[in-house]
Amino acid sequence: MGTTWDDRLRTAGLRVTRPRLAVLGVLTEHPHVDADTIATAARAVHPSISPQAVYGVLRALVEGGLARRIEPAGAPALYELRVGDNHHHLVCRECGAVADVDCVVGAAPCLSPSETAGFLVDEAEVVFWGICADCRQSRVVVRRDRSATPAAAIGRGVGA
Amino acid sequence: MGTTWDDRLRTAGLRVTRPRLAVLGVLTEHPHVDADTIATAARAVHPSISPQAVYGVLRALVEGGLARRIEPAGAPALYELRVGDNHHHLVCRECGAVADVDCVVGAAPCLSPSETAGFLVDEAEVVFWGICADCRQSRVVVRRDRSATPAAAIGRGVGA
DNA sequence: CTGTTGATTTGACCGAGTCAAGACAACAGG
DNA sequence: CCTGTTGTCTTGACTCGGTCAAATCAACAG
Repeated sequence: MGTTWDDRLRTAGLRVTRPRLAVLGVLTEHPHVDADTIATAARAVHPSISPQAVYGVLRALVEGGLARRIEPAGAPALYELRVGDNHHHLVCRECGAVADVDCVVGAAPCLSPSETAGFLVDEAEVVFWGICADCRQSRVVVRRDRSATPAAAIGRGVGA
Repeated sequence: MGTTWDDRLRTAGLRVTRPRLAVLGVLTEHPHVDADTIATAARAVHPSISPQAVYGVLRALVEGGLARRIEPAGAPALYELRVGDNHHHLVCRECGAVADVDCVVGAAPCLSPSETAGFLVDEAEVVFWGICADCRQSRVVVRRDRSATPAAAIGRGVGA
C-alpha cells in the first residue's frame, strides 16, 4: 500500500503526532500486542510516551478504523492493524500467542445463526483456543489422562 | 435430570454447602449472570455470603464442570449452567443481554480452519455481536458504551 | 461425637483501564 | 514565519473486576 501513516491518520481526522507514529510502528512490527508491550516498545522511539498516552492513541486508532482491538478471555486486550477484512484468531492457552486465521469458507453458515432470538447481528467473532507449536514441543511429559486431552474436547467446540 | 445438585457436587468431589447451593439456585433462575449479580441474588437465600465466597464457589463449579464461564469483551465474566454441549452466544452491544445459540450447522466448516499455524485447536468460541430486540425498539438507549465500534464492525464479521 | 480437611470470611492487594485538569504541540490562517 | 485554536499528551488520582493469604468455620468420615 502506497498510503503513508501520515495520510491514513489525517484521512481518519486525526493529527499526526510522534506518539501515534511510534505506536503504529510497534504494531507494524508486532502484529498482536497488548498496551503495556506497546508502551515499552514505543519508548524506544519516543521515550517520553506515557502509558495513558498509549491508551489514548490506541483508542483513537480503533475509533478511526486504523486498528482493531481483540480481547481474549482472561488476558489483557491486544491490538492489530489488520482491519476491514474478516479474519479470526488462534490463541494459545499456555503462552497466549496469537495467530491470524482467514475464514476459508465463503458462506460461513455457522456464522449466521438461524435462531437469533430477536437480535440484529452485525458481527461474528471467532476465537480458536488451543496449544501453539512451541508450547506443544516444550511439554516434556506425555499426557496420560486421555479424557483431558484436546482430542476428547473436539466435537464440543470445533464443528457441531 | 433426576440428579440433584447435592449429587452433582459430590460427584465432582465438592462438598455440599449452603453458599454453593445458593449460587446454583441463582444460576438456575438466571441463565447468564455476572459474579456481582449472583452475590446479590444469593444473599436472599444465604444472607452472610461474601463476594469472595461467590468467586470461590464459581471457580469450584467451573473447575468441577458444573458451570461455564464466558467473558464477553469489555464486560465482566458471566456464568451459566449449560455445560458439555456446544452452544454459543448472542451478546447485545447496548445492554449486554446474552442469549444462547445452538450451532445449527453440523459440519461448521468455518470452525475447523485448514490453516492452524501449528496450533492444536481444541475449542472454537463464537460470539455474535448485535442489538437485542428490546434495545432496538427503545432507541432512547442509555449507551453502555463499549470500546468496540459497532458502525465499523458492520459487514466485517458475519459471512465472509 | 470428634477430628480432619476443605470451604468461607475478612481484608489487603493487584492489574488493566478510565477520568479529569493542565501543559503542550499540530496545523490553519494570516 | 508567527500566532491562535484546538486536539493531544502528561500527570496523577481513581474505579472496577478479580485475586491472594490468614484465620475461622463447617462438612462429613470414622
